[in-house]
Amino acid sequence: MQHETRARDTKGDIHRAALDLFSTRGYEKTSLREIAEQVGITKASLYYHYSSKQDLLQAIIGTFFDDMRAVFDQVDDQPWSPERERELLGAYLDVVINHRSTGPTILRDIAAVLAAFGDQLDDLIEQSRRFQVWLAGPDPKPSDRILAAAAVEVVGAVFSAGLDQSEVPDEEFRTILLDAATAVLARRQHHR
Amino acid sequence: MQHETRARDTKGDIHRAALDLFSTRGYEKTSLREIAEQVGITKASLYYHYSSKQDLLQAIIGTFFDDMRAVFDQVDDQPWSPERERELLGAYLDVVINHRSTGPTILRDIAAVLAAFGDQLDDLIEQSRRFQVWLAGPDPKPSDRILAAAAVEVVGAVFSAGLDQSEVPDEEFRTILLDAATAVLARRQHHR
DNA sequence: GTCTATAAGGTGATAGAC
DNA sequence: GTCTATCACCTTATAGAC
Repeated sequence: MQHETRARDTKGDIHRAALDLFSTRGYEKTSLREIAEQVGITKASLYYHYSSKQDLLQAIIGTFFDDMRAVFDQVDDQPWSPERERELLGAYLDVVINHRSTGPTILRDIAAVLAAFGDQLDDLIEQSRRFQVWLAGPDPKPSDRILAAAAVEVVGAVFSAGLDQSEVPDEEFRTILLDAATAVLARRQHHR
Repeated sequence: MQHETRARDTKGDIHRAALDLFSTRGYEKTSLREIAEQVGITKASLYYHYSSKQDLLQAIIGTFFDDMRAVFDQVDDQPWSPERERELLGAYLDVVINHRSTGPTILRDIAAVLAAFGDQLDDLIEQSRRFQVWLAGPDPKPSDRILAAAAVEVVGAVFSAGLDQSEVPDEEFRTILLDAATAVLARRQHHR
């Protein structure tokens, strides 16, 4: 618990400035000079906190991936149940919403993200697949698998809708998409 | 109309073999020798039909992108209506289903796809965004935009479900996902 | 018209003083 | 922790030879 209250959180400021610029201007087109300028420090000071531009990208997107992993890990802890299903789906949705600003960066600069996370990405995709299978419920038919996949996809609308926090608050986003994903999952019965 | 009926469609055979190998083994890990072997021709003959490995990738994925564009273009032709909505959504779904085998290749080898299509991809993303806005209906609220985005995302389950044609026939896929996407869009009224 | 040479300015990154 | 100064590199643009 160092720095319980600190006068200035430079590292955090850099993180936020970079996230802002990366998501609006793109990773490649954002220079470290611009980031430093926005924070009010020099480029060299920035390097004291982050060892490279890629390190900064890793700090931004890495936390997103970590949070996703944390949700996926819960799949193994408890067996499937209707309550757990909605709970985990909601937790997953929360993670995506919490990182909604990083979405555009990931989508726009896949190449850079691949360069920074190439190896870790395979694990994440595999875990995501396990989550999707779990969501299909016990003893799933192929149609259940499809609907589970569709429900997971629905969450991706956080990114693809192209609306920012000023237009739609997090709470509204959460309600709409959790209900939509639930409606998709509910269709499993129609095909039983 | 050359070659109305031909004894052997070598170029098509190469296309199919490459699609098969790319989607199972991955683009990078598939050698042109393997493709030629599967077709039953030499590597030199393969180069007669396709000038490079990237040219082959372009032939495979290019048709997918062309078909998507054809659907998106219809957005400008006619105004929105409930009937057109389901029609276009179905057409989009058909395109994705028709190219479901190429999905894994695109997802797995984004880097290669980016290298081959980098510039064209921006246009496609922009057109996809326009399609999504059109799907939100006339005078859309933000919540309508979200649900439209979610409906489009649902179609992506064709790829992410990880089921192949032998497990789920195209027709079943189409029915399940078109109904699911429609169910998502139907929720627009709930937030009016 | 096309090609090489060179200049100008911005980039990510490092060294060393304070 | 932050700064100034500086590095090597790359892109862009212009100049002038052919």
